[in-house]
Amino acid sequence: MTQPEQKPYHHGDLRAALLDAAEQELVARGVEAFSLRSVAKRAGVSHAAPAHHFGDTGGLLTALAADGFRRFLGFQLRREASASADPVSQLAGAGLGYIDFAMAHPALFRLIFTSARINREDPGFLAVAQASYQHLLAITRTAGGNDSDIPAVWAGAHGLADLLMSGQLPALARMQPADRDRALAAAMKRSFPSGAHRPDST
Amino acid sequence: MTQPEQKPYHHGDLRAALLDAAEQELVARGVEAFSLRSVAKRAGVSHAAPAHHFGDTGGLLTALAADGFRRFLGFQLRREASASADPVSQLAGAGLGYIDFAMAHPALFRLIFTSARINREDPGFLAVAQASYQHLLAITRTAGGNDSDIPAVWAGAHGLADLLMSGQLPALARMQPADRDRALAAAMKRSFPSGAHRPDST
DNA sequence: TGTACATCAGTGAACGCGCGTTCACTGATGTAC
DNA sequence: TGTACATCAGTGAACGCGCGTTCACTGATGTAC
Repeated sequence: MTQPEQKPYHHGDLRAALLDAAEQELVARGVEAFSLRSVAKRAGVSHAAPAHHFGDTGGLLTALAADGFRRFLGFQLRREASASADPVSQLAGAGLGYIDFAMAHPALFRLIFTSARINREDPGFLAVAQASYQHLLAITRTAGGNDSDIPAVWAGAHGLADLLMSGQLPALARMQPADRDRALAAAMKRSFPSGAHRPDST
Repeated sequence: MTQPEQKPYHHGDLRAALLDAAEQELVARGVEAFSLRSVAKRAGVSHAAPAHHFGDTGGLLTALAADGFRRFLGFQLRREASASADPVSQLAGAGLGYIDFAMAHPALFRLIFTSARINREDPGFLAVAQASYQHLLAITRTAGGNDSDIPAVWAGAHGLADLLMSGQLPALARMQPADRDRALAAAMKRSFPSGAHRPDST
């Protein structure tokens, strides 16, 4: 028999509950309609409670973005782990994880990359953004590339993710996941360091 | 001697004036703070006037997006016109125009591609979006590609534009325009149809 | 073990603000005769 | 050419709403002694 849920004055973990509610709110109503009051309502607390933990709307969105960014990086790492070990497959895996995340969590993807409402100088956000960039740099180097390859490699994955997510590549969107992954990987590989995708060219 | 500006009751071309004001407002305060009232204030008319021409906020933003999209396509065509006639240069020109527009008008670029506040089913918007896609398809075919090349080609330009615009490729952003164009063109050409960028491979 | 007190988390009423929408209106323009 | 009338563009007051912020408060928790 569960307790009759007579809710205690103190929440216990309101910060985490607010982040959950904030993500739901973001997904349901978009960043443009996002407000502290609507999040508080969704979390079932008084409207002044969020300010206690996050200061203002920007603070809450920034915390949500940093948290989302960690999961975004996680998508990439998981895809790499399940790919074969050669550098090109690793790079393609990271790209597919990148795209997967955008498709699975479009609202978070947009929040992270394009919202004017988050503070990209926030230490928590900055830390994961830099870790993510360093990771991209590392696997690009392993695949025979250098810093000047980054724009093309990153843009390939980012462009596909952004266009797919916003419904602008319907032919790809309609494919079965396995087929789509093959097509996406082929498209991305064009942008990989040339030493990597033409190993026989020497 | 100019007229003493005793403003007439009828504006004359309020629709165009509101679009101008809307773009200024979008640039200055972002799509998230955009409202009919703020646009009316900027245009110097009563706050109920915009509804007369555009219905609601979405209607005004959609009209602005359609107009912006036409200028966006114009950027591409102009760059193509000043490029050499070979298909690869034409495709690169279109891509550079694409990126130029994003750098010159980031707020419009975002409005067009990612705002949830515009109606992408609007006939005016749809028309220019489809014309733009058809143009991309045509120049890709001329360069020896087919429909399956579109995702890579488009994503290359789009990804570079989006990342550059949001300040995520600082090394490229710091370059002189001519150098940057060369680097961008080289990055994009990797994604072009393989018949085009390796003409000697047969 | 008990008591006193400080600190902290969350409440709820109140405020002023900008918003979209409605509505009766006013001034200008076009058209019928 | 003149007059009457319909139509259209824009006004400005009023409304209700959700917002962020403030503030005195209440209940829970931790700590000193």
